[in-house]
Amino acid sequence: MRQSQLFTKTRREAPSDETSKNAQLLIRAGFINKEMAGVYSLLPLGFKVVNNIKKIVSEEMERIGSEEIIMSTLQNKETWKKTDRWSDEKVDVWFKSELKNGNDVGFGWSHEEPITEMMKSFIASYNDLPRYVHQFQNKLRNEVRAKSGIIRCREFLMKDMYAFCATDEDNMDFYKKSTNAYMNVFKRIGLGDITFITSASGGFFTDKFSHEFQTICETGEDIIYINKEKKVAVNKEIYNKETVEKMGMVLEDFGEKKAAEVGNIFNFGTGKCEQMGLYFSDKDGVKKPVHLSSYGIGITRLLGVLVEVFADDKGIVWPEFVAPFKLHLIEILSGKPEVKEKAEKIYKKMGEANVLYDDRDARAGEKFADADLIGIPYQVIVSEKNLLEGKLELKNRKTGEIKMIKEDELQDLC
RNA sequence: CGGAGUGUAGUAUAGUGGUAGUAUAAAUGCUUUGGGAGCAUUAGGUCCGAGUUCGAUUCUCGGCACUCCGACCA
Repeated sequence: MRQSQLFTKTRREAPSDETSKNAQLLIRAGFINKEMAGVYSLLPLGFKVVNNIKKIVSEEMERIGSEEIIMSTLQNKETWKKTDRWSDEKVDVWFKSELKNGNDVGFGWSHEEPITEMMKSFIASYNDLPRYVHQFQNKLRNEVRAKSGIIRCREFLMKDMYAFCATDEDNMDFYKKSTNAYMNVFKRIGLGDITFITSASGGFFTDKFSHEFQTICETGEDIIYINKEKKVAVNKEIYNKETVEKMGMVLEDFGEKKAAEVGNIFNFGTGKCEQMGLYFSDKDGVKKPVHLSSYGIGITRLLGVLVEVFADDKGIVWPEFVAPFKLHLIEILSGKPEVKEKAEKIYKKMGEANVLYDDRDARAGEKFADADLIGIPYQVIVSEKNLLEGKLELKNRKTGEIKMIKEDELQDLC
């Protein structure tokens, strides 16, 4: 893409009403726009990163057999009454409205109940199980206090997946597969080394157990205790001698860290389906409740966590597989047509979708500063000076390392 | 939901009970072209409402918005 065609602009200064690093940089670089407290729009660059994250997540979910759907945002009160989760006393993040005829509707803050209700139309027999479905859907939650930029919002994009199984064994088997799939996701987006599967209380969803995926991050809202050797962690809320010993470890194995919850998985057992009336007939014609487990990844939250974790004093640093573009092609204006010709040639050759081509009528300093702020992994600098040597300059955004390369060597990057 | 704070130009900030200043962004022209260029010219602002006052951007009250701390957090 030509940078001159990008409608967003970078900003020199951070907005005064944002204190978090993620929101300051994402706004300055033109990835997101703040609509109101806890509500952000995705701009072209931010949308590209989100799509890259979604692509990775999709691949991992499909690999374990999940089918993608998208459920409605408007939700039926009656569905939630079945599990006694319609009232504001039970669920304090509801946004609600009413129809013209006076009936209540809810705005989806979660989809366990609606999807279980929906699956009653499709699951009747053990032949219909297991079923795995996932979606990328905006959740609306009336948080009492939005904070930390896009880490904690009132509207945010979440990937949620649901597994419907005939037996506890199948359910647990999928739970394990999903855990691996989740770790693959975090590895692929660049957070593998600092993301830990974390034991946590079941919380509101279930009194059985749950696991969180926690990424070490100063802006995170959770305190976790990490066992680096075993690559596991325990949330502070259940961290004690007894819990740790049940896991076959001792308190001395763990160290305290701040972390952001980027994923969450939990098992409802048969409880949810019993409440909702989702039963199937087994081989002997006996009616049994379906086992349900649920799996979430905060997609837009990840955007913020990636910025928090990797940014430096010059701006954002995107990991390779989520970056909005592979290359940032920077043309240094000189008045010599050869420079522009060379830049145009590289732009076309490398693939316009892979390259953000800074063709703006701007000075070198401004282009360099913007490129560092936007954080694309590699910057390729085309200038009169470099052309005289028959070379291009390749800068690694993360390390700051600069290499003089030949044009052919660029191919390895895309 | 409890506590605290802040609202001045597109953005970031200064200041004042009596004509509101700077930087940056924007527009025009000229010069410039490797780390957010220079000169000149132009345009642009006190969150909303009420009160006190001869006069309020400034003081008081209310509203709205935003931020922070805590509680909550699926």
